Amino acid sequence: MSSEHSHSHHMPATKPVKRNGLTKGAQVVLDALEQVKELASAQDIYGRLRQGADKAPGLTTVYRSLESLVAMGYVQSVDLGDGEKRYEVVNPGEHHHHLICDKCGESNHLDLCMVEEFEEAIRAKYGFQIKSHVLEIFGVCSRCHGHSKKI
Amino acid sequence: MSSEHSHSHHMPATKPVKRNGLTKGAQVVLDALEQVKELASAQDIYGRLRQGADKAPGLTTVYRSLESLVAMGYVQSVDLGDGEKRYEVVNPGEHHHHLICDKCGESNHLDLCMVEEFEEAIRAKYGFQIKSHVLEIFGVCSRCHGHSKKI
DNA sequence: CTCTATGCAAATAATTTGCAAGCAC
DNA sequence: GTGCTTGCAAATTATTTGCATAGAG
Repeated sequence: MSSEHSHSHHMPATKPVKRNGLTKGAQVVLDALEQVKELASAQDIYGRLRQGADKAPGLTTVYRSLESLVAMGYVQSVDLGDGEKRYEVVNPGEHHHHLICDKCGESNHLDLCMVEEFEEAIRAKYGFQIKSHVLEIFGVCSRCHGHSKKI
Repeated sequence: MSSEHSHSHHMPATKPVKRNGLTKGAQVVLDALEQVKELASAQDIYGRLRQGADKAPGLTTVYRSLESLVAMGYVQSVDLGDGEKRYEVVNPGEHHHHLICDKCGESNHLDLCMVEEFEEAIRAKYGFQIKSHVLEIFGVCSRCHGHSKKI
């Protein structure tokens, strides 16, 4: 599997927005994800659900729910480069990128998408029609400037 | 492991450039990677080396070599979002992003880095000091426009 | 000789899949 | 009843690690 790549987690330039029709599991997962303000992985959500309720969905269901939530545009998947994908609730059809602090780990949303800014230029120059993209930025946030704390 | 992220594969805004001092394994891996013009995964390189020579480095060595090559700035790691990281030789200290075609799988280099373009604006607006970033763009390349071929 | 590089096998860990049972309509 | 949803366990797969040996300086 070396010439294949999945796109479910990318951020389409435009996104089809469907409404509702969530399975019970997906609803529970979405609720949980809505409560977490931070990015959460499938395992995070699973663990979190395990604690809260006695009748929590299984790990498989969490994975499958996230998959469909992403497909429906309710959730955005974020790849930080470690082996674990994170998820975050978004307004259907929207997406955003993150400024992730190397020191404290906090992530803030970027309010603009540079790729969209360059989309037309790229089509003009390369004849390339953008469908989706991945963009995450790492560095040091304002609160951590000058600090020497390690996570 | 939910609040941790590795950065070895990101593209620093500035990069320290050291010279040579490669282990035998790293040299072999670098050579192999130089011959492949496409992005190649550790497993790709391993398989490729297995074929060519009788005395090819083991998989572990390939992984370790890639790791050090990336650290030295000779190689860039690219995350396409499937579980498999790809690697590519770069001029030491440089980096670039890709336009990856969903249809034919080919990847072309972008000749500009949007993140660098916005680096100062982001520092000004968010007080965020960028250290590295991930950016890959997916879509349809010019050659595949109008075609309906699936990979 | 001493330290680093290497290889193999075993361990990790996230995610996926097969399959049987449960639930919805 | 029929089909989608769920759960558990087993399988997959990339990557990492332990440890003992080979090689370089």
